[in-house]
Amino acid sequence: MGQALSISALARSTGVTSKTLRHWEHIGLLPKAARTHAGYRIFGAEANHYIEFILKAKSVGLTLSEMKRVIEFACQGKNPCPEVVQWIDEKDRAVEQQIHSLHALQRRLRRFRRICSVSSVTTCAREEELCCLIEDLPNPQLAKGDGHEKALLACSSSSGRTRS
Amino acid sequence: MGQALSISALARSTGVTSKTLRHWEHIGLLPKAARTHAGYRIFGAEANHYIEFILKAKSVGLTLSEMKRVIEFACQGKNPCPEVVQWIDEKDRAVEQQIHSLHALQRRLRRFRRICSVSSVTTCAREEELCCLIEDLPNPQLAKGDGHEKALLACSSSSGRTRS
DNA sequence: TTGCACCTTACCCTTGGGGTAAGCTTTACG
DNA sequence: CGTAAAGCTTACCCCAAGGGTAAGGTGCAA
Repeated sequence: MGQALSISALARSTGVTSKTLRHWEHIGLLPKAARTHAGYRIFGAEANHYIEFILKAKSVGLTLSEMKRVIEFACQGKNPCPEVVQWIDEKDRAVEQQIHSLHALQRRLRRFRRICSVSSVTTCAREEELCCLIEDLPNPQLAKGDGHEKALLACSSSSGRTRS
Repeated sequence: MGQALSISALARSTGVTSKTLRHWEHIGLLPKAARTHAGYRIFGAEANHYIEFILKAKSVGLTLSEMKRVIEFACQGKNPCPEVVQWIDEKDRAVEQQIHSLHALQRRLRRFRRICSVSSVTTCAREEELCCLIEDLPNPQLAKGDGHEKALLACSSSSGRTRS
């Protein structure tokens, strides 16, 4: 079967870039590949096992250092499963949380969009929305200096416009 | 009112760290603060407007460089809203997509957890799951060398165990 | 005067690689 | 055989949004 692959051959066969393979090797996630006399990497069949593992681990959200830990555990003959299960549970909770905040973000986005999209430059300076930041249209030369003048009016909260 | 705040006073009053304020100034998101003769930053009341804007923008997922762009637009007297609305729409789609992949991730996590949590070190090497990676429990001295030997058996897909 | 809290800049660190440069090797073609 | 293209190597800087720490200056109170 596919023994003795070059890095780009392995990359092609796994869908991972050569750069990424080097990176994984570099951080110790892949074992150091053998080299030709010229220094080219040679990968054996076992590299595929690692890569399949890494891709699978990635698909459940493990970080590279977590994967490394799993591998080290395995190399020491310890069972990585309990720790992994714990991570998985944590990740599950984190994902739950993330989904919640993404929904909240979505609500904010849509509310904001509703308000912002019907606004012109001036009416945009309505109440309490992000878009509401243009107060004085600054003189163009301000853009040449620091660029920052009182162009922003954070018409946040419900303070209304300062100059109506 | 609160004029002439020191950096930590502003930090306290806004809930943003001093470090972050310096960072924002550094990247041009905040205007350059005035300085005392000793070089200490002095923030005026307008800094609050910027910070409120930034926090609001952050809450709808704008990146710092997008915020900077909005500010530059505003400083040039242009209406940032159309571009912002476009970003918002893109972000909305991205968030939708993220929620989908998080749900998918959650399904994978839970499926994996179900399988992994009932596995011992050996039975863990069942079929087609991430956890299934221990083949030979390697000799302890392997951990001292490269650390990588054939400890991993990516019993992925449905290849079954090589040594049953 | 001394101590402590506060301020400054500058540098390295995080994740997971991407991009590019400079230089060597191997292979293919005329 | 010579040369050019393609492939390989290491090494460096880059992304976001700051966190952590060092080394040193400043301001105020006991």
